Amino acid sequence: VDFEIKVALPYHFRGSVHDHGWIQLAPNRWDEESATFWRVEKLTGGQVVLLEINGIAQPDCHSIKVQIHSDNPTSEDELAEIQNRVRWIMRLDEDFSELYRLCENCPEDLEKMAGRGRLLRSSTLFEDAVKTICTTNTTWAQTIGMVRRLVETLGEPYPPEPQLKAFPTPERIAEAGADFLKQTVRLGYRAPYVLQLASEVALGERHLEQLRQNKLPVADLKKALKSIKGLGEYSVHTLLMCLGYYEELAIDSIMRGYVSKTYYEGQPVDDKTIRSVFEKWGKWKYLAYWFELK
DNA sequence: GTCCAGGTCGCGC
DNA sequence: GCGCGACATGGA
Repeated sequence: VDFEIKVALPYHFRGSVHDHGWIQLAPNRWDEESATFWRVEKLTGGQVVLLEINGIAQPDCHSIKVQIHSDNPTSEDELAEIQNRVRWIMRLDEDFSELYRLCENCPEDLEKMAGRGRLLRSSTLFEDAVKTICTTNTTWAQTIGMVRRLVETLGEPYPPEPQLKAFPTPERIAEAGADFLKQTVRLGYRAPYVLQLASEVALGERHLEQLRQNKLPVADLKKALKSIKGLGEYSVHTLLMCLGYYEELAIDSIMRGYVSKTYYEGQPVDDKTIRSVFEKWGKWKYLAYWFELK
């Protein structure tokens, strides 16, 4: 069962997949030759499917073609769940027209932003939270390794090609235990953080996915995320971005270096100074930074 | 060996 | 609120 989703123009498929580095983290995969985004998903009913996602440019709109690979037939419910997940992952229900309008007075900004802003995210906030923890105080190469080992060792296999796996469930990570996360997955000192989050979610003590329902004020979202051990200001702001809020900057060493070099002749900059640079972008600050960098 | 990378915690002020 | 050292891992 395949399906297509139409997206209004302007839309930039390749940008939406690549503009956030998440495409490089398992179980996401990109095939350059066919320009295909592959991803394994474990559905709530337990079924593991492989998704093959392509962007198709059309004269009056853009469409996203999703092919579902599975070892048994996909039910109506499963199809609906897959559609919802793809819409979430690709941010097809977010409206960026106000940001594009803000770019209109600067041709250079407009050209960079055209059809973009839909940064890739994961199907669950749990996955994005774990991945964010894996980006802290380390190199990007190590982040890729940590997430790959997490998926390889604990992810649910896609039966026809068992080497392909979905992102592990909180239950599976919680069962694995701290020693496994440290010694085999090599999460380092992050292991207890990931374990605690996974355990809390698995035990129903923390309702992470409810935060995706778009119901709470941002201040409450922030508070809820900050209460997770291992998530500091950078991580919370990264996850707010994942939830579609771009007002807060996720300030990390990359952003510090960029602002210092670009605006302050290489002099060290504090957080207040960094925020002042993007102040004029209002609720779009983080995306303004992200695409200015590109 | 030392330093540090897409930070955060826990402490002491 | 701010400053500080510790923290696992692996590459330079």
